[in-house]
Amino acid sequence: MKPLIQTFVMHFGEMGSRWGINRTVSQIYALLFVSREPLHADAIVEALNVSRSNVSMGLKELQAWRLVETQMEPGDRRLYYRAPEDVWDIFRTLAEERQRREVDPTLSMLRSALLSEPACEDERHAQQRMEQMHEFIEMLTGWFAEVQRLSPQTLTRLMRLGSSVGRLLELADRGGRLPSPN
Amino acid sequence: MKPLIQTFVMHFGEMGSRWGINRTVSQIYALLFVSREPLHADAIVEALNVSRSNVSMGLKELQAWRLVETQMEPGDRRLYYRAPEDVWDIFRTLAEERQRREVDPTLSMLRSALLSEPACEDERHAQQRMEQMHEFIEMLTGWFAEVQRLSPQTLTRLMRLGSSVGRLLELADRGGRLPSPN
DNA sequence: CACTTGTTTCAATAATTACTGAAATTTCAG
DNA sequence: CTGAAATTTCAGTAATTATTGAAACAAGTG
Repeated sequence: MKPLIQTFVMHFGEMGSRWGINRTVSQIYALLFVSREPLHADAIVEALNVSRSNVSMGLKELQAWRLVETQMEPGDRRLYYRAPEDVWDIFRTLAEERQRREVDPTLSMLRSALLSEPACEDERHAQQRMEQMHEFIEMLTGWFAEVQRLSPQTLTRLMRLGSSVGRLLELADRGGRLPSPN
Repeated sequence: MKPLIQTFVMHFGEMGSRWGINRTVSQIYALLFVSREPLHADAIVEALNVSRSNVSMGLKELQAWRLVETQMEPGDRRLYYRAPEDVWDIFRTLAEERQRREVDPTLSMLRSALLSEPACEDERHAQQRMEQMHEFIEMLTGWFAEVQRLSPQTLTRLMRLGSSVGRLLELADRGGRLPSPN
C-alpha cells in the first residue's frame, strides 16, 4: 500500500475505534473510500495484512450499515466492493443507522421510564431530568431527520450560510422584528 | 439504587460503550445526571457497585472532558460531583471535546496528506477523495462551531424551525427568488 | 456430479481494554 | 508534627472484544 494511503487508512482505523467502530472495519472502509476502483476481498487482505475471514466479517458489517456497495466484474466470479461517492450521502447513511440502532432505543427507554409513577422525590427529579433529555434528543434528531431530506447542494448552501440564520433570530429576540418569509 | 434510575444508568452505560466511552464512566455520568443533589465518590461506589479506584478514575476522566463539576459541602472534606443542568450545554461541551481530540487531528492529517506530490494516478485519486472529506468535515464542524455560539433558546428555536429554512433555499433553486434578508 | 473458486461461519486464541486492591499521596485538623 | 480521612496511582488480573485458521458452504464449470 502506498504510504499516502497507508497513513490515511491507519488514522481512520484509529479514529473508528475511538468512536466504537472496529478497527479493521474502519480500515477497510477507509481503503475503499480512497480507492480508484472497486476492490475484491483478497485485494483488501493484501493491503491491510489481515486474515481473509476478518475481511469477510468486516465487509458484512459494512454492508449491514449500508456503507458499501457491491458489484460484479464481467468474467470474474469475485465480488467487488466500493464506497459511495458522495460524502454527504455517506454521512447521512451513518447518521440514519446510528439513529436506528442507538438513538431510537434510547428514546423508547426514556419514554417508558417517564410513564411510571414516581415513588419519591428522587424519582420525581430523575424523571424530570429524563424528560429534559428526551425532549432534547427528539428535537435534535427530529431536526436532523427533516434537514437531511434536503438535497446535498441545498445542505451545503445552508451550512455555508453559517450561523447567520441564527443571528437573525437572535436579533429578533432583542426586540427587532423578523422579516416575514413571504 | 431505585429501579427507575437503575434502568436509566444501565442503558446509558451500554450506549456509552457503543460510542467508545467506557461503560463505568458513562454510568457515573448518568447517575450524576439524574441525581437531585451532588454525590461524593463513595455514594457512587455504592450505587454502581464498582471499586473505589474505578470511580476515582472515571471521575477524573469526566473532569478531563469538563462534563462534571465539583463542589465542597461545609463541614465535610469529601468532594461532591454534579453534572451541569442544561442539556444543550452538556451536548456542546461533548461536541467541543470530541472536536478537539478527534476531529482536529484528523483535519491536520488530511491537510498534510494533501501537501505531498502524488506519485501516480492512484495517489492522485486518493488525494482527491481526501480533499472531499476534508472539505466536508471543515464545513460541518465550522458550521457547528458558529451555530453553537448562539444562546440555547435561539438554538431551540432554530431547531424548531426545522427544515423550513432549507425548503426556502430549495424553492429558490427551482427558479424562485430568495426574499432579501434586508 | 466431481472439481475449482470464492465466501462465510465459528470455536479457539490473541490483543485490548477495564477493573481491582494494595500502597502511595494529599490534605487538613488537632 | 502526627494521624486520620479522602483520594489517586498503578501493577496485576479479569473481562471483553477482535482476529485467526480450519472447516463448512455456495455457486459455477466442464
